[in-house]
Amino acid sequence: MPEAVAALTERGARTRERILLAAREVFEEQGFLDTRITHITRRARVAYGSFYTYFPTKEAVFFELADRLFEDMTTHEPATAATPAERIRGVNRAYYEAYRRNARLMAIVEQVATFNEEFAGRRRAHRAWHVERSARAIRRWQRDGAVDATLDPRMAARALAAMVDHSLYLWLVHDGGPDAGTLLDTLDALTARALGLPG
Amino acid sequence: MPEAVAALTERGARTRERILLAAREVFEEQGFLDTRITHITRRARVAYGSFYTYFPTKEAVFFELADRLFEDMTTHEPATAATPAERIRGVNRAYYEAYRRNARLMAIVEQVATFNEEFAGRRRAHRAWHVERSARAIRRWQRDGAVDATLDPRMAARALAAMVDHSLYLWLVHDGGPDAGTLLDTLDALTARALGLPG
Amino acid sequence: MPEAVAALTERGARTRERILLAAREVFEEQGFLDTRITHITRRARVAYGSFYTYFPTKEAVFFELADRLFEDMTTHEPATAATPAERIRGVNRAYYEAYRRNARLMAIVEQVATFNEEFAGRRRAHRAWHVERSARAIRRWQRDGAVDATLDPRMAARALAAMVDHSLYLWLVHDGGPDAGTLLDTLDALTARALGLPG
Amino acid sequence: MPEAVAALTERGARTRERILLAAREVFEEQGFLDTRITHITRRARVAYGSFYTYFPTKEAVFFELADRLFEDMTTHEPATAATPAERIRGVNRAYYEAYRRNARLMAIVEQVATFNEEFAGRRRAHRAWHVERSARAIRRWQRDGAVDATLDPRMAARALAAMVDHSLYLWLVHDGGPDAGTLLDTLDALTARALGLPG
DNA sequence: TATGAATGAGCGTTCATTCAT
DNA sequence: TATGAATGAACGCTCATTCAT
Repeated sequence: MPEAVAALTERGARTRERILLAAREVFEEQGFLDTRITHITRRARVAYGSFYTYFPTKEAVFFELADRLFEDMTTHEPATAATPAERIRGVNRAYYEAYRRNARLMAIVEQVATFNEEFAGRRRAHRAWHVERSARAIRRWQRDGAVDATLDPRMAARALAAMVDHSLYLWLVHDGGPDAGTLLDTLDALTARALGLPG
Repeated sequence: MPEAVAALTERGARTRERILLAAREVFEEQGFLDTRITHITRRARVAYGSFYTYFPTKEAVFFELADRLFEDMTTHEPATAATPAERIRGVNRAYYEAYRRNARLMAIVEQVATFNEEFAGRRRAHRAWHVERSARAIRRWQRDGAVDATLDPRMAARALAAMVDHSLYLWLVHDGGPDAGTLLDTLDALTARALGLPG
Repeated sequence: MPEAVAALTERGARTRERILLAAREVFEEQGFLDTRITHITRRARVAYGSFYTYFPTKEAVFFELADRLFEDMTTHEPATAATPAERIRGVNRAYYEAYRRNARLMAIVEQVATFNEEFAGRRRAHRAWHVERSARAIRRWQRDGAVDATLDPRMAARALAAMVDHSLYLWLVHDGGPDAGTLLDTLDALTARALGLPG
Repeated sequence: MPEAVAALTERGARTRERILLAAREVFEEQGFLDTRITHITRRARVAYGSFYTYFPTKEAVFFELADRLFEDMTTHEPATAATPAERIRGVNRAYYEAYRRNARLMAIVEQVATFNEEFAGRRRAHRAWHVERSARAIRRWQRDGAVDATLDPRMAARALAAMVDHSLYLWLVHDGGPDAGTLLDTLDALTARALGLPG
């Protein structure tokens, strides 16, 4: 979120991009806390001072990377589906793919969110957007009679999103194995049954 | 100049406890990263150096607090229940109570787990213990015919534990409201239905 | 934040040199142990952190100063001499001059060698080089019949080097007087006679 | 050099001795600088505070150990000898034996003398006493016509003492081998010849 | 724009010494 | 005497940020 993006020359834009790329790599390898500005500039093959030509702080680069990440996590929508169960399956698979692509950076996102209040806010907003979308789907399905009307749609969306999100986090960032197939099948099944959808 | 002594005098044990208590308070208020040893010693009303009489590092106090915390999160078992659904409800409520008691410190636990590999390992082990216990229950219910036999018990336990755990984390640490009643009811309902238990 | 860089700009090289110079002065005045990094940076009129731009530790500056010192103690060779006795006299005077120039730092060299094993090793190597050179001369003189062949040349070189070295150390660092003439004459005479050379 | 030795009870004297013994061991193993009061008290199996019951500072124990050491290095006199050469040989052997017994502590003596001005003074006085005794012997031998009268007796004594002392230091503390025979023979021979004594 | 040297506040840790019991 | 807990000044090192060129 640079204040003066417009003013960048072609060359400047390239340097900026090199720094962003390098920062992502280093953050993923070392974590935010252990990353030094030197690590980033060395990786980007630019001078130490050049970092501050484009970003005011270490947080700033990270925020921009996270913005791009959230964008990427949101835009890859699955094709439309015939039934709610298929819809759920499609969304879960798409989310899994996006998470897998970005797992290393997602780990850093969790890290930074635990000590940077501002960033925690952004993360919350991003999550709320997801939850809200799910809640709308559940409400729709309740109106259609496909889902039990006694469920609180917002709360159910929260809980199911937490299940999927945290399961993927633990699997892809911490102690998952090579095969996520069973995990994904289980998530699909649990979600569908929890909502009372026909398998 | 004893280093993390085993044998303590009565007086020494008291001072050590004061430091632990103070550390917990400060960690909860400032987070692990922003906590300075001075903050802890000032709060405990002991000299700066006294911290190091009892703990070799800031990590060490935290680890001990976390051990006590895990202990507390594990030992408060609910009364026995008649049906699986009642059992789930009981476990969830007990876990919620324990989480609520310790929410502030749990937030720090998440923080430290994101950058301290050793601690992440301990946390993983603690989580695995919980999951394993749930998996055993699910297997039992499957043998009894109460739960669909096609579900992978270990994976289902993982996912449902992730749901409950992360929901409580988000609610109690981040953006929950004063009333957790609906959340708990939703968690109970979703868990029971996901497993195919009669409401 | 470069760590002990090889490539330096002109300006960087100047600053580095200022720090080295200041370090030598402070070491000579206070000794290695009582020297604080602040003392050095204050003397050099640079910021505290600038010390660490060029040297990783206090030991590192000292090692570099010692390397230069050993270089200086080694390279000032006396003019060639006609007789062994004249040769001895020439070497002794040259060594005395070099020692006098560097007496304050030599004192610190002794200090550091008593507690830093790595440095003691370097010092030993430097001494061995000197002893070996003397041993070669003694062997040559033995072949020429000028020196008694029953003497162990290596051991004699060791002992005589110890005599000269330690005498100068005690004289120039500890309790010598203003006039070293008698000392030098005595060292020349004792060395020559000990080897059985004609006065 | 305790101020209140007289007031020690039998039990107190024993504790004090235990501390002195332990201190010597630890100093020898770790050096003065790396020795901590705890190391000493642990080794002596006394309470931390007991150290300060008997010695005001770390330096104080060391000074007392050094006093005893100097005493031991001085009092073991060789049997009377017939000729100056035999006398020299006898003194050198006795000094070698004493040095060998105390080599580890002598190393620490050198260490402390490099940074403690007060102790350097004591060491100087001890050395002066030795040198003076040698100078007297040389003067006597000069009067007897056994040694060349042109030699400055004080200066020669200084130089020859430096030779023996430093040779033994380097041999026993730094890089000597198991067999000191050749070294001692060389020292005897060099000393005798340097003074012009008949072998 | 690009460079890399300069800055200095900040913090963890050590350990000799004191003191209450 | 003996004990061991309590004290806190001291110092090395880090590293984000600034600045001169």
